[in-house]
Amino acid sequence: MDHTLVIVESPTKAKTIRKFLPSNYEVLASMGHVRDLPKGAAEIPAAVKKEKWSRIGVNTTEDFEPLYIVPKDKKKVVKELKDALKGATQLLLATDEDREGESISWHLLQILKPKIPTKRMVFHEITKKAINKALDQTREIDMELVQAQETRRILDRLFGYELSPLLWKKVAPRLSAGRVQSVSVRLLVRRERERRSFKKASYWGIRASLVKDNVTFETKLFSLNGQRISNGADFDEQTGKLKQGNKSLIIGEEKVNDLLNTFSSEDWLVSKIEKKPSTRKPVPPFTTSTLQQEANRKLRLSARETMRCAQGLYERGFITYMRTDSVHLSEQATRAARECVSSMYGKEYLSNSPRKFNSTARNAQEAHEAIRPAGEVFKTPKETNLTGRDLSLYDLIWKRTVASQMAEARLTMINAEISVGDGLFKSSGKSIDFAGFFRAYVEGSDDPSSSLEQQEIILPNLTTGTCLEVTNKESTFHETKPPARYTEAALVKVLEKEGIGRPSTYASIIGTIVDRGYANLSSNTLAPTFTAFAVTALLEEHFPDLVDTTFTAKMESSLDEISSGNLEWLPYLETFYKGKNGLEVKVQKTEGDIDGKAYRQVDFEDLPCVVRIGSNGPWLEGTKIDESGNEIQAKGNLPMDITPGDLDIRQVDQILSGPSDLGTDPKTGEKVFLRFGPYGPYVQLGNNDQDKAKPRRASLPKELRTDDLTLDEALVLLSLPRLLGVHPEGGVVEADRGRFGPYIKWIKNENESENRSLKKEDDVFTVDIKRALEILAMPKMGRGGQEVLKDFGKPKEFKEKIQILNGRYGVYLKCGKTNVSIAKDTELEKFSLDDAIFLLEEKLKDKKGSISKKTKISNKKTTSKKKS
DNA sequence: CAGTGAGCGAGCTTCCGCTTGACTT
Repeated sequence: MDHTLVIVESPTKAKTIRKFLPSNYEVLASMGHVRDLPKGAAEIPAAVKKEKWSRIGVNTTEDFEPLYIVPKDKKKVVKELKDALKGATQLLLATDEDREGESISWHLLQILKPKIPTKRMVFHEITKKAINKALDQTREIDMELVQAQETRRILDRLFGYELSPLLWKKVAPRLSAGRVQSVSVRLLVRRERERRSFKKASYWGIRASLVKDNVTFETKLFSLNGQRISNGADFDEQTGKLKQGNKSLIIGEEKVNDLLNTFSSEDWLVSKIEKKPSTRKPVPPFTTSTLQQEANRKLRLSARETMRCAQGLYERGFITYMRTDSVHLSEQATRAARECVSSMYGKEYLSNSPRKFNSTARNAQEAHEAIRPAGEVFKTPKETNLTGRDLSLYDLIWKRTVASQMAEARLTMINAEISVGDGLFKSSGKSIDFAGFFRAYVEGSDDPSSSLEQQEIILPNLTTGTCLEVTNKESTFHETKPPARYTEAALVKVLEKEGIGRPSTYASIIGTIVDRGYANLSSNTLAPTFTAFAVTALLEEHFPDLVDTTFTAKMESSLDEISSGNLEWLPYLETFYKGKNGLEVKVQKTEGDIDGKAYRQVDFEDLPCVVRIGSNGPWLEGTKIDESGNEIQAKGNLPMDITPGDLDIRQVDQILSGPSDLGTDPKTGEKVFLRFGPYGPYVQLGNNDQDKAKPRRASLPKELRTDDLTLDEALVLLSLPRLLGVHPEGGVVEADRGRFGPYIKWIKNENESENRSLKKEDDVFTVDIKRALEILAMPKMGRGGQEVLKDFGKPKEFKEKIQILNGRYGVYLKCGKTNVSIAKDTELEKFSLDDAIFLLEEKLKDKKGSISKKTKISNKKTTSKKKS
């Protein structure tokens, strides 16, 4: 009997299309991609681990051959698909018809290796008609589209896995770089630089309230003797002065008061009235990006919260797919939306003909519809029985979809000019003649019905020459504001406009840059960190093309050419990676060139200090004048909530002006100071005094920061060394912290003492004499002092004995200078001499291999040998 | 600009995009 297996991406899609297929069709989900490049060391197969390129997962010496593996969390899915295939007579691959979807189908083909007839099937609407049509029009996999995806994947891998290690070396470990994240971070950094260099400008204006026919309206001074009065837009943000060539007039406080006086004795005459009809069109239905932006603005949801909520609505059948870049509505959806309009608002609120929208974003792939209420008849928000956040989000989606099929709003814009002596005032009014789609939805506004009134600015009926009564007039003071930091919504908007990132990734991009310590999210605002400044400076200087906002757009157009057969993928990647200006060469050059310290440093032209990126957060380093009037170096941690744009001279002075006084020790009555020495920050009890003994000092452990250090913390540090008790063999035992961390000291007598480092599980402040004696009883760590788990002795063919030792990094095998780590779960009892010899020989081979590779590099231009 | 007790196998971190649950808190 015939049995067809259909594979789609998501379980929800599987469930939906199941309804439209014959009963002998089985639909399963792949859960997205089923194969990928190995993510890290744990996923690299042992067979290729020794290859130099294995870390990257792409064989850069053999035509960029990718190394694909099935990730752990996909093994189960793959097995289920394989099992289902066994009973099938036909396979249909029905993933999305975009680059990634085509690739998923191809990977499925590679893994499943079906021996039965296999076809590719695509549809854009889940209706009986569309699916039947798709069943009739199956095709083969589009290999050029798959090539384009693979090229994208490889390029992203090379970009990320070549640049990240460079940052580990030059800036800090565990940092990352990538095509999408690095540009995103750069956007934040550029905005923050603008905020730093922003110069405030201030100016004055005049506002008056006028009355006619009992209607009060506002007016503002526009010009004086024909010269326009300056407003915020006239000023240059970098200088705080008028932009070059700007002819507007800045008026100061004195002048404003003069004018107010003069105007008091003048007539306020209407000199010009202008009425202009105007219309507003509704915005298109939601894409992922616009949904995230509006939910952020109106519902205060983060991108991630929005997506989690939308996913829930999708799974329960309330809305269509939530990861899309399309603004398209299907015919039925358009009909359903129009039905809602007629029944809820009346036919006159319908647009004349069904409205169609085109995507404006770069790089749109449009495998789906816009995000809209699901079904052929839209449930009104009330009918859904949803509550809370779910209801709000559905309501938003419903309104936006319905509004998109509504009539234009018709407005009348009124401009009035009022002459007062030498001055000219302007007022503008706006009346809504027909609300149209405003009834349902206004972008950026919470409540469209109340905002209808807010949007109107009523002016009385004015005619030229009318004299107006002034009820109030006052001067107004204004200051220009620095450009605002990005909100999540604002960042997503730019990314989408530039074609950077995809609907499925917008939310996680923000997650990545926050996780890596490039930005902090506070009060809905993304503030870049000092690390972001340091990394961006490095990338801008050495890889300007890669962090250019147009890089992705250029890549996309190349990928389009690859998928249409007009460009070959291999030369494209070769140029990107191996070309004269290619990534590989530039990374190597940069590695050699840069003084790493220079990139762990952020300079500020306007501040007498540098910020250094330390292992424990950013540090401020500068100079100050000490008690004797000499200029000396000074340092300090930056408070956690300081962002580069906000750092000012006042804070710098405060951080650098030490010694900070932490308070008084209640026991001795002496003051406790925080100071900075050549080895870092430390605390000191009491003043330096020639006559007295040296004051007690203790350096700050890494975990403590100087900016929020408390007196109690300092006193605890100063309480060391702690006397633990007497040793049974004589002398006393103390616990202390030193150069190499916490340790115990057995002072046997005046000249003799023995020390041991404390173990990780011990705490220097709580360890007792019993434990100390235990540690002292252990053999001293050191040459040959490692714990021997097994000793194989010295076999004939070896010069040294072979041992299994237990060391800092776990269990390992040792023979002379050769060491090999042994896997954690190895049963040592069963571990034989042969096993040991095998591992040691493997390791030795490796060493030789790496030596010969090194020689190869130094003999420039030898052709690289094919691997055997 | 403070003052001090060693000795010594590494190996890993990271990208972007497609998808859900399975985990823990």
